[in-house]
Amino acid sequence: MNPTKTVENRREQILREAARLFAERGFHGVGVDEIGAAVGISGPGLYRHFAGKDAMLAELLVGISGRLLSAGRMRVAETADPAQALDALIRGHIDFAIDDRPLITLHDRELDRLRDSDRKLVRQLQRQYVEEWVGVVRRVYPDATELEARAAVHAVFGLLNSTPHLGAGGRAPDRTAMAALLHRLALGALEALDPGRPWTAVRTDG
Amino acid sequence: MNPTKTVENRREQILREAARLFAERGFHGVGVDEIGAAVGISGPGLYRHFAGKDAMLAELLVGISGRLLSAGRMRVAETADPAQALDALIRGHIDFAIDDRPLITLHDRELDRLRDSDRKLVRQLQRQYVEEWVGVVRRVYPDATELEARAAVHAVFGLLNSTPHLGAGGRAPDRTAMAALLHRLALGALEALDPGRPWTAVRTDG
DNA sequence: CCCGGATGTTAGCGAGCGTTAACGTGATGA
DNA sequence: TCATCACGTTAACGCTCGCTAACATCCGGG
Repeated sequence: MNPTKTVENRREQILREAARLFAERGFHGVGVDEIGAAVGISGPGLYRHFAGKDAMLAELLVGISGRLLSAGRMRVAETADPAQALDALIRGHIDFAIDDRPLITLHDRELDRLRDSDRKLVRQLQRQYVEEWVGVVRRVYPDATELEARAAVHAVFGLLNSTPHLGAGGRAPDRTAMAALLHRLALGALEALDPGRPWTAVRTDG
Repeated sequence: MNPTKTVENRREQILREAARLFAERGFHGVGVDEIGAAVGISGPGLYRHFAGKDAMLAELLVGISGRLLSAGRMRVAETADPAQALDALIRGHIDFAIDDRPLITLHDRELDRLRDSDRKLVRQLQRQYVEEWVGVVRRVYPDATELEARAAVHAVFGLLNSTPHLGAGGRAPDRTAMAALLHRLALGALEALDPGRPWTAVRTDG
């Protein structure tokens, strides 16, 4: 009935395969012929759906950045106190990290391949997302400085985004176990921002 | 006196600039002319020092992997108990992450661009390094399973390797403060592997 | 019946890239 | 003095890649 329906499906299919390939071999390492082959059409056929290879990457990065931000904001708005908000942010980010692995990889790896305008947009979305986290973190740990909170947030992103590094073979825990573990690790890391917290490991001077 | 001296310096200079450029724009995103220009000679002049562009990347990745592993082993061997060993591993990794930022970036980003033999070698070095960590972590936290420990180690790598994401402007703490913060964050994350540890954040059901 | 749009195809262009070839040059040492 | 070697240059080759042009096929609606 809706003629655009099949088009949209095709576009989404192309984007999914392109994301996977870009994450595996890098933006410059993948040719349009490969992307086409991955969806059963051949190279130039892609240009019926996208203006070019750059446009695919741009749509992917703008999409993931926007979804991360809006999902984060929504989850925070539904919580009652900062600790719950932090919990919700972590949970939401883990969902993205596990379910959209290729996009998470691209998100902090291929940003520089974008046109100036797209890059500015993505960076703005990313910055707002970081600010969302920093605000919550500083409310939970008021003794942390702005710089510390920001660095800690980036560090936790690195922690949560580490899933792609465990080749999904039997060497990784299943989804729920992995999500729970990452959640505990992230909370544990951020607790280091609490100065009143007792030392549990040796301090070999420093 | 030593005629190879200037050659070695040239090689090292080339490798340093190549690492920086590869980290900034990706292996495929950098041309040999750019690498040459960065050291004051022009494109093909590089072939007096390296067999090709691939050889530069291979030498960079094998080098960093080997140095990470040998430094880690040495530091562990110098400690008396597992907790100190873990402390030493974290400290050593932080030194690499902060001082060799471009190499750390390349290390987990451009591995697939290597020839099979080089890639196998780098992967083997990486695996041995991970095993070093996993062994120490499991001695400090005996209740963690093998899978948990391995995932946690990769997560901590992601955490420690997050430094490149804070564009070295005034938005990041200075070196010593950053090193201390990363150290605390990593220890805090790993403490989550201790099941007897009290909950400190809300648990909004699961 | 056939027009037109959506969606493909193949052929080929033009640019950029890694690499090689051929050549220059200055320091070194017999 | 001059052969040699280290180190660099420019020109050019061949290949790949993104993209366009031109043409084919299917299909719904007047």
